[in-house]
Order: sequence, then structure tokens, then C-alpha cells
Amino acid sequence: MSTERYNAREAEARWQKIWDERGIFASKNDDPRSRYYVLEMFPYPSGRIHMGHVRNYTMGDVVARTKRAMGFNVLHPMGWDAFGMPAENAAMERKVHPKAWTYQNIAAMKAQLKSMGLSLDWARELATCDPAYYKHQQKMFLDFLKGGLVERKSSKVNWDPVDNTVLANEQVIDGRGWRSGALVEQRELTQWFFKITAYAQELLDAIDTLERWPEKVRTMQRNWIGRSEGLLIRFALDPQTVKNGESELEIFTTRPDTLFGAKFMAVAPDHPLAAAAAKKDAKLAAFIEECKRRGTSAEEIETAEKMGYDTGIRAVHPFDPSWTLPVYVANFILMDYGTGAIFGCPAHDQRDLDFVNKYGLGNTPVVCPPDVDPQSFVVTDTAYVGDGRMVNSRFLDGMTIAQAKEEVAKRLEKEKRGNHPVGERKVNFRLRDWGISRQRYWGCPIPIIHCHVCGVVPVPDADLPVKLPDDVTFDKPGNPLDRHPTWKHVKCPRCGKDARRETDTMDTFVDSSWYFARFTDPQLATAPTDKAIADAWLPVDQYIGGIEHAILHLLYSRFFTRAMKKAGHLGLDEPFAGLFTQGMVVHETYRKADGTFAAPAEIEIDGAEDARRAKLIATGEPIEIGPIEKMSKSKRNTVDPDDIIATYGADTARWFMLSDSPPERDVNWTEKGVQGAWRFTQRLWRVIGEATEIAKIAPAAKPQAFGPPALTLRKAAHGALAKVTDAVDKLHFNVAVAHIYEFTSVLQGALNDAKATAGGKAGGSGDIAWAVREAADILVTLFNPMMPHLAEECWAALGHKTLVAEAPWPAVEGALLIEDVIVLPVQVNGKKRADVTVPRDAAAGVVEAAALALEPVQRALGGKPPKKVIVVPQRIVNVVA
RNA sequence: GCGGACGUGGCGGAACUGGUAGACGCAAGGGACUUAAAAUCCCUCGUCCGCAAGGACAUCCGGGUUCGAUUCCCGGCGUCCGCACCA
Repeated sequence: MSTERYNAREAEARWQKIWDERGIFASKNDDPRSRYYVLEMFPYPSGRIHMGHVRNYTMGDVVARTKRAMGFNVLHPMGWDAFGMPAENAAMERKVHPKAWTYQNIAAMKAQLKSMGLSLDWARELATCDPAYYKHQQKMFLDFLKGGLVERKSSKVNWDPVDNTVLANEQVIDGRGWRSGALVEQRELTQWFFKITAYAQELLDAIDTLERWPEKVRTMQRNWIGRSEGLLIRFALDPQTVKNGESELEIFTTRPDTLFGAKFMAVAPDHPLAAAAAKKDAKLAAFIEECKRRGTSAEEIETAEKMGYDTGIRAVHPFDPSWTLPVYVANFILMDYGTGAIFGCPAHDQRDLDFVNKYGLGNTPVVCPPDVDPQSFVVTDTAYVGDGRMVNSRFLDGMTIAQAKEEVAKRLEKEKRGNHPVGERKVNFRLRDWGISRQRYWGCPIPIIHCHVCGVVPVPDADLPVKLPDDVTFDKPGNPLDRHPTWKHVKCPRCGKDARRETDTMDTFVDSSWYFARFTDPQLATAPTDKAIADAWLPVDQYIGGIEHAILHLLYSRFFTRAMKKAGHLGLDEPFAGLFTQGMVVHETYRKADGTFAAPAEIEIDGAEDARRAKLIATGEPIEIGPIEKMSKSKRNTVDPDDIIATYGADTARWFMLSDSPPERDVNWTEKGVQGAWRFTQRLWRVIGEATEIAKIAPAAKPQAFGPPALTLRKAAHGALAKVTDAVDKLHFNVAVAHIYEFTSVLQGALNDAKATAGGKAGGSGDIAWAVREAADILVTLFNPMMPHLAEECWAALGHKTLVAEAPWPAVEGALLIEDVIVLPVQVNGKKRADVTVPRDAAAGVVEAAALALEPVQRALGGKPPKKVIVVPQRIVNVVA
């Protein structure tokens, strides 16, 4: 074997070709072995992969390759989340068709992914913009419609004035569109909705079963679903005070116990009662307008003062007909939570307290904290929200909060007005239905026809897919489908009269809500899934992606899986058994004097680590080294994976992505770090090269006995094998990497020793040669999932005729991990003073005697006898002085 | 405000279920090889006292439980993230 440097560029292409030709990463649906489905969140085809993709897919590939070696039938597919706005933006800016742009990008990114050497089953590749994919999505939309999970309703929607489209609540961040960043407007539109709220309780409950999900994501989803238990109360309105004959105001409360502390009622500015009252009150109408004009961004809400307008209407207290409360329209009441109306109990709710303090309505405490005299308990600026006993509350006095809630609920449930009870227990959710209509071209058409006579008519199965027309224009804002000359004009499938096609397309999150199921049988033409096959593969055993999808994508997919089950396409509820959210790739920023940023490739850095200076290569202009931030185009702190792969090879990039930083945390990309990874690839190549020389002379049969040097090496090899296996299993890739480093050093030391004893030549006795060969094989198998190309190269050098990609994971020889003689730390009062060497299964008394005999222990005891000696077998000895 | 996570050398980080704190890597210092450089190999590397042997301190801070705490409990401080006028 040559001692030349490992040429990653040449070797990587060669091995990729061999893997490809042999099709070794294609998984078969009828393979009888245990299945393992590992999936990384599929990319949007933006044009180029970025380092975040490299990190994400490397992690998935390590899992896939390891599980494959362990004998699983592994499914590791890749596809494209191919619909979306950027394609239309490109069309508008560059006059390129969204489809052409998307497919060009897919081709480019696929080549990049291939250069990473990922063990993907490309035969299962899919793109969501392919009619062969979205045909099934349209069919499922109709299935769901039939099953009552789709609804068409007029509602106030979030309108993004820049993207000219509707956004789901989940896509509005701080009052701005998640893509455009534009301030979102409220508009009233008729939209299609998926009834995700029908599963609110189920989606919430099942979070408890997702044991292999990060706690953080589970918490975020729980909060998002936002369950609260309370009481709906119908307050009668004083007929003398109403303007248009209204008789009731329905509110939702989680604190019915505080009903005797009520001081006012309040409704949202867009509540029907407010609108009705405004008709006869110009000032109120103006107030409502003012409220609507106010933004909903975080800062504005933070600073907005509580404002209200007394409508003059009065509501009657449900427990006292003679007690009436003023009804306000207030800016802090949200129409889309509960009923859009509340009763205000200022003593025990901060917002209500702020409100009454402003309008002089006063407060009456009704919950008295423990150990406080009710007579002297007053609330001024801070509402009391803690525990206590009821006071000032007539029949509730003395009860706990829980008892009072129960009592109020019981009484109001019994009381009737008309046919309805005055009070009704209700569970309220924060979760809203998922509005999926988008006024865009590059998305999945909603398969519906609107007929003047028949109304909303589903497109018949035989006419699916409803394909996007190719001849569209992007010269004007708005939806190209809507202004297409012919596309929307169709005959009604039911009555045959002229009708109009739905021109809205589906939210792209629909596309990604079921792709994991499609991968199980991506060519199936007749249905979205073959249920038996999908059920055999699913749930995904390990899903890996960014935390940014903690709510949207992951919640939608959970809903979709349930909806598909209902429609008969799947037999399970939860799509992802294991979820891992990886950290970001971050990099230093470089700021020029004029405030703009320079790219890493444009600058040169010198000086010691604590006094680094950067300058622009082109001009020598000094550059300020800025904070480490997420790689982004705007900060220009990105590194192109292509450049790295061309310079160092894919294995180096993969290795660096896994080293040092734990996978869930951010990894800082540094030139030094990459070089370290690159040096290690070369070192491995050298070490395996030297090992090959010795392995050559190894006997074919395993020797009967091993001398101490061979035994030590074998113990290290099997120890490393056990530790790396465990670390990879827990996705602690940085720990696995550390153990591989460690073991490489051990092997290197053993090779040097063997050489020294053989007088500088490759040699040594048979047992050493055999152990070296075994150690080298184990080492290569261990780093293969991380650096697969180098591993193949080394594997071949070691004389194997097979591929390491197809080699089984080595079995640990458990006996090698058990030492006959062990070294135990000896503590005195919890501080380590010495080590004691004892037989592994020595009796506690023997260990104790040996420990006490040690000179440092005696010194620490100062000649006095120990009070107590604690011997933890095979762990530690602690002497208590 | 509510919820979650985290806090360990110059840096990234490791440490099983309460049992030798600092594995492994980066950076730094010293040495070998070389005409030289690169590459490679070897040694040192938490802080303080000490020539050394050895000792003291040390996992954000303050308490507690324990023979023993980075790990468990209580109370602070700080950082990051998510949600947020949610009745």
C-alpha cells in the first residue's frame, strides 16, 4: 500500500459510482428483515444546498448506515418540497417558468447531495410539484371533504399584502408574514379549511406518547393547542338598555369562582354586539375603527393601553337579578378566542384590574390568600392570582377555588333560560382550523368546481389530477390561475352547465404533511399509499430536522396522519416515533468599515487566537470580526458546501459536522476546525496503511492465545466498538467521534510498538498481527458511517473484496470488556487520595483492608482509625475519617 | 408575564442510574525530524502555594440532603429559545 496522501476527490467519485451501480442503498418493500425508517426533512429546491443541509443529512446518513450494518432493512429516501413562492418570485424577476426553475434547482441540488455520498434510495425520489404526487393529494382532499374534515367558510384571514396571499395563523409571526415580513392585514374571505380542531384533544393527549421527541417540541405543541377548561355563561342583557333587541351575552371563563368579584363585561371590537351597538352610536363606531387600525405586533401589544367604551348596555348577574354590570367594548378582547367576550373580575386578573383602575370601576377581592385576614385584604395595583378561600361571595364563602368553580358550574348548569342552561362546562382550545387556500399559482390546485346551480362540486375522480396549466403569466400581481383565459372555465360535472374552477391552490404545508407516507411506495398510481406497505414502514423511526418546524410541519403531519387513517390510507396515528432537532450551523461575521458584510472567502485572518485581525484580500482594508451568527445570505457568513467538498472532500465536511458540538446545539464553522477534520482523514489513511502491512502476515485462524500487547489492543478495539455503538444509538455523534479519535491513537501506538519489536519492519508475532487486523477492521467499520468513502478505500486496502457499506456491524466480545484486576479510586471524606488495585470480585473486606493499608490514606487519616469505610463494588472506596 | 432549555479550562465540549471532574478535539508552549518550511511524531497544558514530594481551591452564586453532588432539593443571578392582552 502506498504512503501517498489520500486523494478524497478522486476516491469519493469512484466509490459513489460503485454504490450507485450496485444499487446497494435501494430498500425493498418485501425484504423480510426488521425495518428501520430514517428520514431527514426534505429540502425546498432553492437552488443550492447549504451547510445546514450538510449537517442534517450527514446525521441521517450516519443513522442509516449504522442501522444497515446492524442488519436492518433501512428506508432512507429523499425528495423535494417543490411547490412554493420562491419559484413564482423567480418567474416574476427573471422571466423563467416556475416549473423550469424548480426542476433546474432539483437537478443541481441532487448533484450536490450525491457528492456528499449519502446512502439514499434515489429510486424513491419524489417532488411534490409532480402531478403524480399531487394527484393523490387532491384525492385525499376530496376524501377528507367527504369525511367532514374539510370545510369552506368565510372568515377573517391573515392577508399578506406583499405575497398577495392568505397566511395560516401559524405563518404569522409578530404580526408579519413568515416569508415576506410584511405587516399582515385582516380580510374577510371564503376559504378552505382542514378541521384540525376536530383532533385538538387527541393531538394533545398523544403528545404524551411521543417519548422520543424533544421535550421542548412537545411543550411547544401543547402550548399551541392551548387547552383550557372553563364555563360558558349566558348573561341576560337588561332589555331597557339594549339597542336592537339582543337578549344575551355569552362569555367563556376559566374562573367562574370569581363571579361575585365581577365589575364589568367586555366584548371584542369585532363582536356582533359591538357592531350592533355601533350602528346607533357614532362615537362607538369610531372607537371600533380605532381598535382595528391598531396593529397586532408584539411591540404594539406590549405598549398598548387598555381602552374601553361603555356601550350603555347592562348585563344581569346570573346569581342576582338586581345586580347589573356595564358592557364595554374593549381593545384587549380577542374575537377568535372563546366567545370574544368576558366578564371582568379585576381583583384576580391583571388586565381587568388595569382596566377598572383606568375607568374607576373599583374591585372586590373574592379569593383571600391563606393566612391573611379577609377584612384587611385589599387589591390595588397587582391582581391576586394565587390560591386561597372564597370571600365576599355569598354561598361560595369559605370554599376553595376548586370547590367554588364546581359549585358555580353545578348551579348554572341547572338554571335554564328558554331551553338552554345558563352555564355549560366547556373545553376551549387556542388551536384554530387550518386555512389552506392560497391565491398562488405554484401549488397544488384545489380540486373543486363552483357551479351556480349545484354549488360546490368535487372534481370527479376520473378527472384527477387537476393539472396546473403551463401557459401562465407573471407580469401582474395576483393569482395567475385566476386571470388565465381558459383554465378556470369548465362545465359543471353534475349539471353540465357553465361553471368555474377553484383557482386557489393549497398551502405548501399540505404537500409536506404526508410525503413520509408516500416514500413507502412512491410509484403507486392508484392511491396515495398501499396501506399494508405504509403501515409496515411507518412510523418513521428517526426523523431529523430543524427546530423551526416544531409546530407547523410537525403538527400538520400529525393531523394528516390521523385524517389519512380515517380515509383508509394508513393504520396509525403518529407519523414520527423518534424526532431529533439539530442545531444550526453558525459562523463569524465580517463587517467592513462602511457597515456592509464581507464573505469568509474574501478575507484573510492573521494574528494569534486572542488577537486575530482580518483584512480584505482584494484591498487590504481592515475588517471587524463580528459575532458568530447563523449562516445567512444577508450576513454573508455562508460557506458553500461545494467549495468545501472540492477542497477537502465530502468525508472531511461530514466529519467536521459531527465532531465537537453536540448535534442538538449550534456548530461553529471554522477553517481551523475543518483543517483538523481533514488532518484526521489523512491520519486514518496512514494508520490503516501501516496496519495493512502488519495485517498481511496475520494467520487466517484466530490464535488460541493472545500476549499482553495483543490483548490490550483487542480490549481497546472492543471497548471502542461498544462505546461508539452506544453513542451513535443515542445520536451523540460528537461522543462517537471522540471515541474513534481515542481508539485511533491506541491503534497507532500499538503499531509503533509492533514495529519497534520487529526492528523497525512490519512484523510481530501472529497474535499481534491478527489483533491488528481485527482492530483495523473494527476501526474502519466504526468510522464508515461518518466517512464512507475513506472507509471503502481503507477496507479495500485491508484486502476485503466486499464493500464496507455492506459489511455487518462487528459483534462485541463481551469477555474482553471485563477486567480481572481493577483499579479503584480511594477517597477520604470524599476527596480522592489514592488508587487501589484489587481483583474484580474481591470481597468488600479485602478491598477495605487494601485501601486502608495505602500510605496516602493513612496520612490523610492522621493515625486515627476510620469512622466508617464505604466500598461500592467495582466503583469506589470512601473512607470516612 | 407564562413555558422550556442551558450555565464545566483560553475555546467547542465529555462524565453511566449520586461514585476518580475536565475524555476527545481546537488553540497555546516546548522538543524531535528538516538546509528551511509544510507535513509528521513526542512532551506540557484548570487556578494558586511549593525546588520537589505534596497540598489548597475549583463545574454561575448562596444554602441543603449525602460517606460522597457537575448530577438531587431550596433560593438567587445570567444566557438562549418558544408563546404571549388566550379570559
